[in-house]
Amino acid sequence: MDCERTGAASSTADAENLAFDVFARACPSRGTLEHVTGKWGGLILGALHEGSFRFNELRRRVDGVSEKMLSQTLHALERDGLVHREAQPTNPPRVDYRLTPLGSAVAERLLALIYLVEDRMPEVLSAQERYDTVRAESGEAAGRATTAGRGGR
Amino acid sequence: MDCERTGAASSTADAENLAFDVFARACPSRGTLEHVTGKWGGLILGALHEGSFRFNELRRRVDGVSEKMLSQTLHALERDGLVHREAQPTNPPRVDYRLTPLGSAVAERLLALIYLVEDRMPEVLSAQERYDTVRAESGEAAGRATTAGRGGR
DNA sequence: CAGTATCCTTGCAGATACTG
DNA sequence: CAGTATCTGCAAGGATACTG
Repeated sequence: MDCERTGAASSTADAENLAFDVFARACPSRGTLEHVTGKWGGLILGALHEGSFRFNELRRRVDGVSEKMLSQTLHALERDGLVHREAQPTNPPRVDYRLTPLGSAVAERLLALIYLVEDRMPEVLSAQERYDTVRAESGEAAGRATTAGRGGR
Repeated sequence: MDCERTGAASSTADAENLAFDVFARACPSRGTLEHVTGKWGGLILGALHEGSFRFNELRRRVDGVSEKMLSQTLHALERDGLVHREAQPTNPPRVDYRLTPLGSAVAERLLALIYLVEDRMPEVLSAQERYDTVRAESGEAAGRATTAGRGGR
């Protein structure tokens, strides 16, 4: 599939299919985006945005990440050219990870999104409360929040 | 203990301007962020950024989404206050979805990230090529790319 | 320290059927 | 049209053990 920037810049007119190529299923940018927005990608990019870290430092910083996932995500990010890995063949080994300029640019956009969401959390929280209240009184017999409870993955 | 920072923002010079609580495991903003960056959240936000749509219009626009996932994601986004749902009790029923101002702001940041990644895809692609080449010649005997092949989420 | 290999659980997400 | 309910597969990702 082509990944041209078809109607990316908000083409309100074209209706039928995808307007955003990233969203096309077989697009390479989709993969990179998932490394970035994935469960651990954002965390790691965020941690690395503050400096350079060694493997286990990173592990401690990113709460809850397993060795496997850290290693895996780091490799994906390195392959995408967002993270630079510098290994010193000493004993014991020392490996430092840091963002590339591209990784830094990506991290900044991602962080902008994150901060926006955080700043607006009060709004989100009250919206959730309203939603739950309405659901509770109208859907009494329907039992608990069905499939929509929380969409997280 | 809700949204404490995990340590991600605590040690470097500019630590205090970063509030990384999203990264803490039991944080509500983490959930909202996942609705947004999740597999379908971005798609739907992107589609809705162009206007108002009915359920099945959305289904056609967002390539590959099932009724279930569309419904589920829409509910999560509505609950978070990012999407507004307007149902008309007519027959047949007509329901329109559109972004709230907050949803619009979020969609814009998300799109900024997406466009950045797209713009820089050439860099990403060449980085991947380099990575794969190096891996291929040095890791010949060490076995295949193991877990790192593609991070995929 | 810096990973890799393997097993196994969890729950996301797809397909299908049904309702108002 | 606009959803909900349910059953199920499959892969992401956690735990654990092992290596250089």
